[in-house]
Amino acid sequence: MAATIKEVASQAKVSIATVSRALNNDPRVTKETHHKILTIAKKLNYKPNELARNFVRQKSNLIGLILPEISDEFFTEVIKGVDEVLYNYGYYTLVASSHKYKSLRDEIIAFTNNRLLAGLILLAPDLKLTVEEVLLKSKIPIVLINSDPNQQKFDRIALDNFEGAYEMTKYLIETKGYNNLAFLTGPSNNIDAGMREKGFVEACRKYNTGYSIEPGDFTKESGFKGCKNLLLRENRPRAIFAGNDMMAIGCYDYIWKTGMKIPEEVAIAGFDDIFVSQYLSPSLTTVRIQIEEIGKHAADTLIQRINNDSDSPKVVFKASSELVIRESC
Amino acid sequence: MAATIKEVASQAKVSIATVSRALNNDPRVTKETHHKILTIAKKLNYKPNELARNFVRQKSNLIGLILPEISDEFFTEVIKGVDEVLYNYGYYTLVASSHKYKSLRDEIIAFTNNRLLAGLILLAPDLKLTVEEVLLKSKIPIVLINSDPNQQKFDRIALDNFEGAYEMTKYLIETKGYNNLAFLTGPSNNIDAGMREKGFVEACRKYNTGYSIEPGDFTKESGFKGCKNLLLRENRPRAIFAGNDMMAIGCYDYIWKTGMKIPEEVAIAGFDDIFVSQYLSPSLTTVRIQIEEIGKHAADTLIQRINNDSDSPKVVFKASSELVIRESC
DNA sequence: ATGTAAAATGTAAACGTTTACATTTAACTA
DNA sequence: TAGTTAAATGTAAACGTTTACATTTTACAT
Repeated sequence: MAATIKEVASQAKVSIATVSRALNNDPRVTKETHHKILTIAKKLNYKPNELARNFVRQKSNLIGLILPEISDEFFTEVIKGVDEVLYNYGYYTLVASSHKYKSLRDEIIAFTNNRLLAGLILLAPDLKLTVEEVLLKSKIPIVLINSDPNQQKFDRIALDNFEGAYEMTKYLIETKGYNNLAFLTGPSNNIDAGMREKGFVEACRKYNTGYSIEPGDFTKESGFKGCKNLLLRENRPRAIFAGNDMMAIGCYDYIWKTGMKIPEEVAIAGFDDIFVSQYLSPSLTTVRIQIEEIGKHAADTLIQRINNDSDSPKVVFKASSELVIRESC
Repeated sequence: MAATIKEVASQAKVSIATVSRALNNDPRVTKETHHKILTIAKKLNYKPNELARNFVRQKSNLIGLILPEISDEFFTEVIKGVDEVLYNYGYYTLVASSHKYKSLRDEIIAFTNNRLLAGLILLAPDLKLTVEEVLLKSKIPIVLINSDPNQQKFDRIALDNFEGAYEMTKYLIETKGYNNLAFLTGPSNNIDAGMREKGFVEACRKYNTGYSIEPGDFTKESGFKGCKNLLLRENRPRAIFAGNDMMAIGCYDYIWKTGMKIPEEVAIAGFDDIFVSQYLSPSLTTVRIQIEEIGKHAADTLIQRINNDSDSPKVVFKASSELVIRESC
């Protein structure tokens, strides 16, 4: 079967220890020996058995990346950013969407205890206490993306949801002169959603503007329904700020159906700047976040933790947000 | 540190062999022993060391998934499908985009030789011979997505590019009555692109319709440029069939700029049915493929190969395509 | 040449499981 | 009750590396 270190050693007429050293670039082996070993290894098409390596080193070169679901554009960007950085550090990325048949809690328990992974990146917009308790017991470093802003116990990479929502709301009120605003929220336990709502509310208060809140769950359908509810009220809002672009699209769908005009009759704003947003008619005014940066930062932070296991203070990184002004407001 | 099988054994007053058997549900251990061991394992929060397991079994529970790039909507769906199936079989998905600093060939060599993976799914729309040669030497099962249709040496899961393009072209000619068509191709070595072009050409010939081919590379920008070239000709096409939706969007961009009308002056068709397509104005007529199915099939096929190592004939699965008729034609 | 220190290489244990084979225990049979 | 067989458990080797420690070789000073 596959060549092992033994065969390389025997052909090179050295011990396996020397082969091991040569392959790991230990400065103690002479140039000639090193060269001879590499030549023979190549000839035999020998590649170290990573399974054995990871095992004996008691440390794997695998990083887990748990995502709530992996269909979303957002998550794709995260995967890409994470993978790119990790790969350059010699680690592989193991992705897992939260699987139907297993709770997130169980999945985390498995991942943090089975020694398969050197670290874990967890994208958890709705981190629950039962999960947190499990994370605290973890034997491997963990970096959180997007969890509770009050969370001090873990390294955390976050979107600047509050700031983004605040700025957008300010824009709607101050620059565009809308009063009577409405906000479509995300799922009630989703922390991104909560922070966005907070930013919205705070700006409305600051600028003394009337507002209302309509529940949603980040899906297109809930955007449709929420928009309908809002526009059927007697005191209908002049502008609807959807908690994410997908719900904004749901708003478009409903508004198109009624024949109303965006932004003349209702203005719509979103959050995320997904690809489709620039191609809607009218194009959607929204908040953009550098998502790939988040993935990269998460990976970088995790590698730091893995390498210097130090209990240095937990890191918090906030990806800044940026208003993307288009035609829908 | 973490509990090992030894501690469980000593607390349960049995040998580690019995513990191992109990954990693997070997029918030879009595109910009582089994129960006792599981109880103690739970108490100690013992989880088998997967690295040791994989090592001693000489077989990992990791499947590699190599993607040309992972930002695309297409690839996301593939990942999702693959992950879902693999997880239910007890395998984890290790994703790797083709990394800047390493050639695909080297990456495959590493993955197929380092014993880290039990199998490999390779999405390679432009498989080269140098890569094929490496794959043939692989020590682990490999399933290809989307490679050369003449490829008989590997299990292969493919899109029905030819059929989809043929049907779309037929629709443009027969149903819509367009003559003078143009096709925007994908990258020259991309097999999907090649098959789509073939389907287009064959339908044009079959129905005796004039056509031209304009080069492209699947990017929005190349769609813009290709569209411009086509529309600036004296004999400009009545309909442009873009090799993928992204290039169709590029066409829209150019046409919008010129103020021409879709579909009254030029009709546009795409391929892929990415999310944005339904929201373009006018909405894009395109070809839809069940991408998630492809991922699932690839995973299923790979697991079959891993479990019954048989040299049964290579499998070819073709995901069927479906015309999505909207407003752009 | 001889001694000494440094450099290079070798030896063997260890990592935590699984599993072939050996042994003990339990369950019948006559 | 002893003998036989099947069931349950135990013993120890193996998997392919890395690495602490031991040994050999080399280089250099005397």
